Amino acid sequence: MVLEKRLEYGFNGYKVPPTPRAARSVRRRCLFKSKAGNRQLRAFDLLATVAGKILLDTGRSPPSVDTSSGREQQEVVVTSVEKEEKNEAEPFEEKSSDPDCYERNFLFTELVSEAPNLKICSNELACAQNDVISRPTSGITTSDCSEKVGSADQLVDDDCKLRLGISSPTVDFESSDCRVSAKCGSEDEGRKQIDNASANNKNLTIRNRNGMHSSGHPEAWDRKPSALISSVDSVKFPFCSNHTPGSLPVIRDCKKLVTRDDDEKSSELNDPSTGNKACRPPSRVGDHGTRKLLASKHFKVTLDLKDDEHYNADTERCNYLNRKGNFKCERSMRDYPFKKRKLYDCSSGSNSDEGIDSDGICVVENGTNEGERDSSPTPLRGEHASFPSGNPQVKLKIKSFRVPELFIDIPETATVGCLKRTVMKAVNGLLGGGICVGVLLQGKKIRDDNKTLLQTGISLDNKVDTLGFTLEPSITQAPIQSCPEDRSRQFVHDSQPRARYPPTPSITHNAVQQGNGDTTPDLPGISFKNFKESDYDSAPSPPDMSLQKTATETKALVPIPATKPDALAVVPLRTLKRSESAQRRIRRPFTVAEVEALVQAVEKLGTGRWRDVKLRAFENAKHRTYVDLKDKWKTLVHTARISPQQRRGEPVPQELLDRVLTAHAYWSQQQPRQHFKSQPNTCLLL
DNA sequence: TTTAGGG
DNA sequence: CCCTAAA
Repeated sequence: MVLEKRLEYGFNGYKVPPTPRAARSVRRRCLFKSKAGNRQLRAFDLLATVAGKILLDTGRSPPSVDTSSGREQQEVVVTSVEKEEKNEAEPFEEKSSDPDCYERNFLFTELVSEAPNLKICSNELACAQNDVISRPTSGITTSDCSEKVGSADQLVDDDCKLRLGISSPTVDFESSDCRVSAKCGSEDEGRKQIDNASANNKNLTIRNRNGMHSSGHPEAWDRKPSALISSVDSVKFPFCSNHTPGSLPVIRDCKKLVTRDDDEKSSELNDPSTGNKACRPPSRVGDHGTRKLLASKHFKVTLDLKDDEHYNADTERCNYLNRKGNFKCERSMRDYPFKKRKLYDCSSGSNSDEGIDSDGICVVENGTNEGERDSSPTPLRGEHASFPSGNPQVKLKIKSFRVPELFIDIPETATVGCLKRTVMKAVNGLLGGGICVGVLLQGKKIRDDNKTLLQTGISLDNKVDTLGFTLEPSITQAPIQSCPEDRSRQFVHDSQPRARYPPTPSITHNAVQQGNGDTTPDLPGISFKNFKESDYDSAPSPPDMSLQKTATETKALVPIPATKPDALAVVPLRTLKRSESAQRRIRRPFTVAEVEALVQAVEKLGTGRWRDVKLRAFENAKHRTYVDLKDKWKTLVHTARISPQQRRGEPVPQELLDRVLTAHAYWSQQQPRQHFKSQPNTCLLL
């Protein structure tokens, strides 16, 4: 049985008043505040907020509310976990030997508008090697960010988006009745396993039963409990792995958590090969033979990605099997191709009713995390005006975020405790630890960790839909919270690296343009390749638009209803999907100059070679795809044919339109013969 | 991935 | 601009 689930990490769960823990946390915060500066405090708050809810939902189940009190929940969970850990031969120690296995990359999309913050942003970010800062492209149509790596200066100039990446450690643990380990094998191995990984679990089971790999461990056949986790996607976290607490980026306005919009050049961030190497280590694949899966329930926990996009070729999946159980880790480095790049609206006007499901990161200014939640449902509004220019302090509050996918295969006979641990492990792998997982079924907390999934009914198909998980602060989190510094370092350790996130001063768009490789130096050609990409890649920010736009987007980005944490927890999958729908790219009317460049390129290259046209004239205008150019040509032809009165938008010089018609006519006629005379330099016109 | 077209 | 069938 494969269950697809979505986990929504709600970070509202840090309810303060009732629980002793919360009280302690507040005290710790005050203590910390007295010791550290406000900057550090922000980090503290950020970490402290990591205590929300995580729920599974299929989209059909209505929001289930945990009926038990917060205090009860926490205590129960904590104690149960403690108990479990005592019983475990090997507690859940993370062996971050393989930091890459779970990848986390959270993104902030951000519009920073006020000068006082800029400096701080840049300074802070300069320390964060993992950061990728992109240009002020529209918050919605994030275009290629990857090329601009770690250039703080750019941020100063036109900061807009921050990308903070972090990687989490490998999960590798075992317990008495459930053993899990996650590693990534070599690329080859990973690829080899793709079939299995992508196939349904049934196949996997069958394969295992056939014992293809089990010769070495026949006894494994009798192992009952087996846990299998598969697939952990890349997630984007708003943390950077090696920044100091004080270096938390100052985020203004509302942040939208966006998926990585990787594109052609994102290798700095997410180079598959690099990643593979990073997780290549001691591969156990094959070493331990295969276990058979006995009556396993396969929980595919989808901590989703907001995109429906499927894994692409860069997906890496690894299967791991170890002695006591079956564990499979599929890791996927997800790339979001330029064309498919999609951002997710937290709750735009059109779907503001879905605000809950959105990934929201809000900025809370001049207020404590604890107190602010209820009072500021939409902290974003009016922030511009109210922001004290002299005080750069900004507090972050993460309302919620989504995490890619977790596939959990677990036997029916596994206990709830095992399920918790499995999920917890995976989640902690993503979040860096310190989180306990509770299990909710139909809104009710399952407290008995010793029951099996079968006994609790979790394994029943109809029940599993109401299965949920809560994320709760782990007691082990305490030292972390009181010691942000250490925590920060831990992040550095857990997450990885510099190898993968080299402080590449590399490509910035200010880089000198390379020779265009175009061997046919034509007329004083108009080529947009010689324009700084920023000119075109950035959001069209006409003076009259920018502010308004910012406001609009800001509004669209966040407003997460001030819902009670419990209610917030469950998010219908359907809603998620809808809100995940692609964001339409922002409209960027062609300028006359662009039109001219296009016309000239087409005159030379002809229609039907849009890629070449793109390369020739718009190489550095990332936002103009060859499809765009083709479309533009199409409209140009149309425009040229209609009467001037019917034309709209910025008027295109008639001269250009004439050339359009001429070129179009020429190349239309030329097409048939093109085969024969594909003379390179045919500037047949003119 | 590109091209070609419809929406 | 988006989406996609085809190549």
